Amino acid sequence: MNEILKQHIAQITPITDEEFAYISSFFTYKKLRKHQFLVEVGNDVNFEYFVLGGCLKAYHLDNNTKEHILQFAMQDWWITDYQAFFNQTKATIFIDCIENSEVLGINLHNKEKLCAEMHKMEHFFRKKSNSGYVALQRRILSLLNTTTKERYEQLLQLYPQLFQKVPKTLIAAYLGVSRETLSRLYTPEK
Amino acid sequence: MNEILKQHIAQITPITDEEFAYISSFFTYKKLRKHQFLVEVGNDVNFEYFVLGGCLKAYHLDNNTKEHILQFAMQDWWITDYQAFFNQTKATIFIDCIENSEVLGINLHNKEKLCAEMHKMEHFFRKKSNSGYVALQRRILSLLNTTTKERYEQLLQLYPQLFQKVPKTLIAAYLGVSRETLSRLYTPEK
DNA sequence: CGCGCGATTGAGTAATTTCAAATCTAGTGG
DNA sequence: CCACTAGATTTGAAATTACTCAATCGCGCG
Repeated sequence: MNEILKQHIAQITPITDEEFAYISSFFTYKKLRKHQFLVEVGNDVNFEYFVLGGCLKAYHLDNNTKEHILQFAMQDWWITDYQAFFNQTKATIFIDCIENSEVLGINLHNKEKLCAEMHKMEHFFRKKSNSGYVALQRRILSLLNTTTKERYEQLLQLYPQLFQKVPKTLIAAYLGVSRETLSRLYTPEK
Repeated sequence: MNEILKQHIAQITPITDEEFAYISSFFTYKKLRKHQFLVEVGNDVNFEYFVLGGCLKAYHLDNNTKEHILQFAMQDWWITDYQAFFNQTKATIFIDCIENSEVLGINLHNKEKLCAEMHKMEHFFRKKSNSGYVALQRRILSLLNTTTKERYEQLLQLYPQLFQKVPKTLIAAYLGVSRETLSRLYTPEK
């Protein structure tokens, strides 16, 4: 059932079926259609989501026109407006579905309760947060010191599945260039 | 003595003097002179550091010439090559002192031991990691959707102390532009 | 068959980089 | 107190790169 989440947690810390049943009770299942929103600017952000399947994007809109992608999320990824979720403030980004998707949501109160009651879940979330931190540092460095072309190739190598699901326009919005510039990259030479 | 660290932890979770004495025993004090290295590319990264005073920078070198700054660190900040520290791999960045500095180091084994033995320390480090994650997300968005000038002003507003300690060249290397371009920004002609 | 979305191409414009040189500033020793 | 020096900042000008705007192309789907 929620075997995906169980395996995901088990990669970091072993848990029994009883423990997982309990953990599981803190999550709410949601099924979403393509283009459906999970988070919208200005709203409360009550949940952090674990992705069971599909594909989503978290992005910021410049003057309601230009889209900049903060993150994608596929199976086994976590996603929300973290700033708003942790601080219980209004969302500053949108999150919507690139494909039909299924997620498990946990609200902040339940997450804290789970962490307080089960040391191993606090451990689990610390580890996840640490990995996420490292990944974001790598992305920042790549924004600073690599060309768009290198970043494109690294992304392709790291998440080949993403390129099946996501149009190039969105890849460009993630890499930080216009779609036209990205398009010109892989037919470079004269 | 290590009152700075104690206050820092206490902002997230209350601790007794006895507890802090124990926590404290896991850390090693280091005093460093300006320009001294804490982490060097290719070396092992045995410690994560809490900054008691001074100022440091973590940066990557392009072809041994161009410097890109991943983070600064002042009092109350944590710094290391996290990718190398968590995964126990070789450093890919340098960290050195912009000023004479004092830090407290903790190695990975001790950090894990502390987290395993004291749930509240696991909680503390999870919270810190979460805040760090949010801060990095904000920085990524600002790299994607704001101009250099806006980023400069945001940084100035957020960490005015930094501008007392750090030459503009390094600010430019943090913001992701050349020092010349940064210099031209605050005399924005006509 | 035609619509619509995504991708590509072209041309002109704007912004940033690079390299070089000039200026400015703070600290040092005489 | 002054001259000197190293580091930091600024300025200029050319070259590069990316952007914008517009038009076109390609393809899957109803």
